Amino acid sequence: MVDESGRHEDAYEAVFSALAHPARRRVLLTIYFNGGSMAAGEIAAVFSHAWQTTTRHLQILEAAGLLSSARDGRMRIYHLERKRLDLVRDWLAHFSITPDPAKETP
Amino acid sequence: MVDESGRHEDAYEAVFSALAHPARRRVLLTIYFNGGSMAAGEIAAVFSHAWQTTTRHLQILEAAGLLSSARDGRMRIYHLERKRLDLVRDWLAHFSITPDPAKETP
DNA sequence: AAAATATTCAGCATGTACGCTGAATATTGA
DNA sequence: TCAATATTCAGCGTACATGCTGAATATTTT
Repeated sequence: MVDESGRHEDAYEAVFSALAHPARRRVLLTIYFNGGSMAAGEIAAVFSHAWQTTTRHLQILEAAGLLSSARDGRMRIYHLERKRLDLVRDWLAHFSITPDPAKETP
Repeated sequence: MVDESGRHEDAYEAVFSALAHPARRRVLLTIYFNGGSMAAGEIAAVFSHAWQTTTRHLQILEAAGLLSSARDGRMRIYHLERKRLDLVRDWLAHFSITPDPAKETP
C-alpha cells in the first residue's frame, strides 16, 4: 500500500473515478457557481443528456461523497460537499514530500 | 463550456481519466518516491499485473502528459511530469472562486 | 550472427460505464 | 381522488477499459 495509512484507498477510488467523467466535473462546477445547492431537475436542465442519465451521475457523485442530498417537497436538492475535494488535494500533496535525495535526478 | 477558455478540456479529460485507475496513481507515486525517473521494468516489478498491462498504463499516463519517456539502451526510462498535476490543482481552484453571492446558501 | 534482455504491439475475453427508454414512486394541486 | 410534477429505478445495447497471452521489435552481449 502506497498511502501512508491505507484508510483512504476506497475514498480515493470513489472520488477520482467520479471526477473522471466530464459531465460529473461539470455538475460540481455548476452547483458551486449556483451557490452550492441545486435541485436535480435544475442540474439536469444544464445537460443535453436524458435527465435519467444525469440522475445516475448525481448518484455516483453522492456515493463518492462529493454531493449530499435532501428531499424538499417533490424536489431533491443536491448540495456540494466542497470539503470532499480535499481528498484530491491530499493526494496531490504526496508530490510535495521530498523524496529520497540519494535517488534525486539532478 | 464551463471552463473559462475551453483550451484545457481535452487535457482535463486525459489527466482525470488517467488518475481514475488506482494502479496509475500508484505508478506516479512510485516514480516520484524513486526520485522522479524509473525504467519500465522497474515500475512493472512493483505490480502483480503482467508487465504488458503495466506498459499500457504507462502509455496512458504518457498520453495524458503525466509521464515522459526516453530510450536508454534497451530500457525505457519514464520520467514523472510533476507540473502536469497542476492541471488538477487548477481545476480544484475553481472551487475557490467566490460564486455569485446573491445565490449563496446561508 | 545468435542469444539474452527489455519493452511494445496485437488480439482476445470479460466486465463495467454510459447513453437510452419505459415504468415506478413520491409529492403537490385541482 | 385524479392529474401534474419531479425524480428514481430497471433493463437494454454499445462501446470502452483492463486483464491476459503470444508474437514482434530493439538493443546489448557473447
